[in-house]
Amino acid sequence: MKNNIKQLREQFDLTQEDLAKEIGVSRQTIISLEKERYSPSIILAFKLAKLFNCQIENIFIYEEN
Amino acid sequence: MKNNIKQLREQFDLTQEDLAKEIGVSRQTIISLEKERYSPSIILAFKLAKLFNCQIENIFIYEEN
DNA sequence: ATTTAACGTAAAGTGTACTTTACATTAATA
DNA sequence: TATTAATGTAAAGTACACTTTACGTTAAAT
Repeated sequence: MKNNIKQLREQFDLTQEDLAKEIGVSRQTIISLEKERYSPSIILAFKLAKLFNCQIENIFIYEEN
Repeated sequence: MKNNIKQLREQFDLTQEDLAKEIGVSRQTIISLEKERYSPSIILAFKLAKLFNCQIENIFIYEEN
C-alpha cells in the first residue's frame, strides 16, 4: 500500500505534528504512514481524504498481493 | 461507518461464503461487516471496491465523530 | 556554539480487525 | 418431515493499527 501523504501534507503546509492533531492521531502514526510501515484503518483514510479534500484512492495506491 | 456490502453482494449474486473466498477473508468477517459491527482495514476496503468495480466511497459511508 | 523545530527510531503496551471453531436458525426442496 | 444451503451468534485466540514514552539527528536561527 503506497501513499502520497508526505507530498499532500507539504502541499498543505503542515508539519507531521500539525497533521496528527488535525486528524486526531499520534505523530508516530503519521511517521509510520509516511514511511509506509503499515496501512491505515479505513476511518483514518477517510479523515485524511476529507482533510486533503480528495478521494481515498488519490491518497492510497493499492497494490494487489 | 455504514456500508452497502449486503446489497452489492446480492447484486453480484454471491453468498457470504462466496464473497469471503473471493476476497480472502473469513465468512465471519463478511457477516460482521454487513452487520456493521466494525469498520474494515483499508486493504479489505480496496479488495471489495475492486471486486464490485467501484470506489471505496461508494461502498462505505463515513460519518464523522 | 547553542537552541529550537521538525523529523526520525525503538520498544512496550492497548485496542480492535480478523480468524477459528462450534453450534443455532431459517427457508427452500426432496 | 428430513435435509441442505445460507445466514446468524458467541467466544477465545491472533495479528496488527495505533499510542506512549524516551531519546537521537538534522538544519535553521539566534
